[in-house]
Amino acid sequence: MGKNNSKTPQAIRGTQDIFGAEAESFAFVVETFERVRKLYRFRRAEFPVFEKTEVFARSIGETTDIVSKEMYSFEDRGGESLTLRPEFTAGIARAYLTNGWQQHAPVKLATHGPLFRYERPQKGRYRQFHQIDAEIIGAAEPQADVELLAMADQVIRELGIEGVTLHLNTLGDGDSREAWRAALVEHFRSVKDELSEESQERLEKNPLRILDSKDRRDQRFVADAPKIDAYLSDEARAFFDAVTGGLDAAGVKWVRAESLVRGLDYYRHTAFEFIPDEGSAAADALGSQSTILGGGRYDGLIESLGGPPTPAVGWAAGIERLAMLVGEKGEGRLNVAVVSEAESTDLLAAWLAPQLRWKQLSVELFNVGGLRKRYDKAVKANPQVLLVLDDKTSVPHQIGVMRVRSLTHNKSIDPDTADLIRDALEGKLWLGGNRIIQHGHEIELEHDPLAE
RNA sequence: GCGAUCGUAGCUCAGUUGGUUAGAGCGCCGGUUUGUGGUACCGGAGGUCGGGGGUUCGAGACCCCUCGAUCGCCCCA
Repeated sequence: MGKNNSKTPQAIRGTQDIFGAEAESFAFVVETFERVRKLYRFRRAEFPVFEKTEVFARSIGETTDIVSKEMYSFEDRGGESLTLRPEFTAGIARAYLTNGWQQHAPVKLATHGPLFRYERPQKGRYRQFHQIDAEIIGAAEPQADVELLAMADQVIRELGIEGVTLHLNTLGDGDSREAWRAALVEHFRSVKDELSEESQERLEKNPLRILDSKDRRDQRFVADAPKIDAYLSDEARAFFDAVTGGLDAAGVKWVRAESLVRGLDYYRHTAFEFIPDEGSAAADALGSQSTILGGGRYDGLIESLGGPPTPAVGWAAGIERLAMLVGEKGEGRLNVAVVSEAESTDLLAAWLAPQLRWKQLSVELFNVGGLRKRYDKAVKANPQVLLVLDDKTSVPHQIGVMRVRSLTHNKSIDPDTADLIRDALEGKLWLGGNRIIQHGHEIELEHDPLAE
């Protein structure tokens, strides 16, 4: 709110502070990606979040929106123009060249982290956002595309996301793409005056984009626009057939999307997006954003950075968008709540908690405030087991009593948890007597572990 | 860059056609039921109603400007 305006700086527009349930969903996406990429033997890599501006300007394309108006660029103290990465691929290509990773080619890389684009924020779109990313560099074969897409498909399915479909297209090789582009320009130029204002501009800058315009005025002319298929070379056709055949064999469902083009200049051959199905719950959750994962083949990119001709293919997916589709991920139930009733049992509690945590039980300590508040908070934390420490003992060498409470409805304690608690304490805190970890039991604490 | 909607307590919100000292729930702090089941009861702290200007006898409500948020266009993940 505004109260602290004069004192507290505000967060940068389009950045997010992620906490609680949302943070759990975010982590679930990353963890799932990490697990799956290992199954496909993609190697983990880390890259700088900023690069020389030319890394992006030269590879992504000067006329793209990203380069022309969305980059966070600045001069460092040496006067060099640097840019916060707006995407992963260009920086990875640079790293491939400057580190001599040709020696590893073909190399399968996986990474994730923040990206930055100066855009107007809205649902599913931020100025600092996060992606998971997978690339195969140095592989010209369609089998690489297939494996990469199979991995994308598995990530999405293991996330439990439904109602999302792989939309697949080919842009052909460089010559095919140029011939098709020229034909499109000619087609749309003939009806230029009837196109939307935006598409009239696109005609000069980015004619392929007219194909997926949402404007009805444009859509009339999209239907009979030239198709890429008519311009594909035999090689490009064969390549695409090999990709689709491989996807079928791998059990990856896909649909042909003839008008799917990707925004960046460097794409060749395979281009794809995973898009929620019309009317699905996923589509609702994403608002007006549609693509959750996108990518393609970029055989020309590495050359544009001064490297040798190097085939490559990759994809990236928005973690925030995926997280919106995975549903609530709880923080996991608390295993044990420890309530220390007396000042004299606080140290006992401080000793007990880590013993249990070393047994991989989650433990939360309740040792401040009034007794009633301690119990209120402990119960509200919804632990499986409530352990109460108090010093009400009349036996001289006893240091206290631990009472066991189950907070499950049937007052039973999960036997594995009970075993872990007993193992943690065995021989350390008490000997003889009642050692049963069950609801309602009181256990006499006879030895002071702190004194040993 | 353009458009629409919205800013009241830490959070979610209420606040009649403008009318005394601005409200609730949750959360927080303290107390009681003589200490134990997602409680109950009592009390307390916390707001210059985003900010600035204007209209009015009187503005949280109306007007202008500004800042911010949300959603959409463009574009993208």
